Amino acid sequence: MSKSSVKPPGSVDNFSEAAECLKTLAHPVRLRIIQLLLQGRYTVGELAADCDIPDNAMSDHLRLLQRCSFLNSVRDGRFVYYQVAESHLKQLMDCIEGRFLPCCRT
Amino acid sequence: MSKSSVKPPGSVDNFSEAAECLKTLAHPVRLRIIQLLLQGRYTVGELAADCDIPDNAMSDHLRLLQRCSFLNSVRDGRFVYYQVAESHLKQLMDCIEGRFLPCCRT
DNA sequence: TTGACGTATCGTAATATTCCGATATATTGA
DNA sequence: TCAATATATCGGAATATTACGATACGTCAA
Repeated sequence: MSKSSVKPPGSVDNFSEAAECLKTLAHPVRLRIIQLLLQGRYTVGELAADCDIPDNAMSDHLRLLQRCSFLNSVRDGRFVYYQVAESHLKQLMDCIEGRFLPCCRT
Repeated sequence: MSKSSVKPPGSVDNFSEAAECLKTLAHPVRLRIIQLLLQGRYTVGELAADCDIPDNAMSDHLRLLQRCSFLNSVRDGRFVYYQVAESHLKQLMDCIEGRFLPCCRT
């Protein structure tokens, strides 16, 4: 061992779920979705317009994010509103923006 | 717009680099590597043993992490020690561990 | 009920990632 | 120099992800 410190507990297997969810997060469109939804709720069409992709593609991205429990949705008439369902996302997004969007901070 | 709040600045394109780096991070072995290296420096062989993968596979993972500037390396004789090179990694890893390893916190 | 609109699902071709073995390079000691 | 050890690189098969089109579903207004 290179240091006198003890190895942290855990193993590769403990990170399987984390890796799955990070992989879902690791897409430019999905990061933008999270950034928007941390500020309020949006419909599929609104998000698709912002990201400049077709509605059905947006629907696919939202489904992936829902599968990781990052988002949930509420139907209101013809529209479906998506919103953040995972409290850790705010902190995680702050880290990501702090590292990768340093010039665009408010 | 669904709320009176203003949309956050930026766009999908601003997240391209972030998505690239998160994709690199989104692997069980690589998350474990980061966790270990946040505690001290390790050689390729030590990391490979901990993660139970061949040395050359570990070398590949380390190269990917280096490409994102997450890590750097120092040769000492026959050994190469890897260490964390990105100050944001600690905070990011805290988020990830807080969300996905809640039972294993120290 | 019909048509329009918003959203969701599914198949698939193109592309990217992962894993593995073979081989190459660097360093040390005999 | 040679063999042994530690690390790095590369090619390719297996697998996963992505983007896209076609189509289906749910809701509303006329």
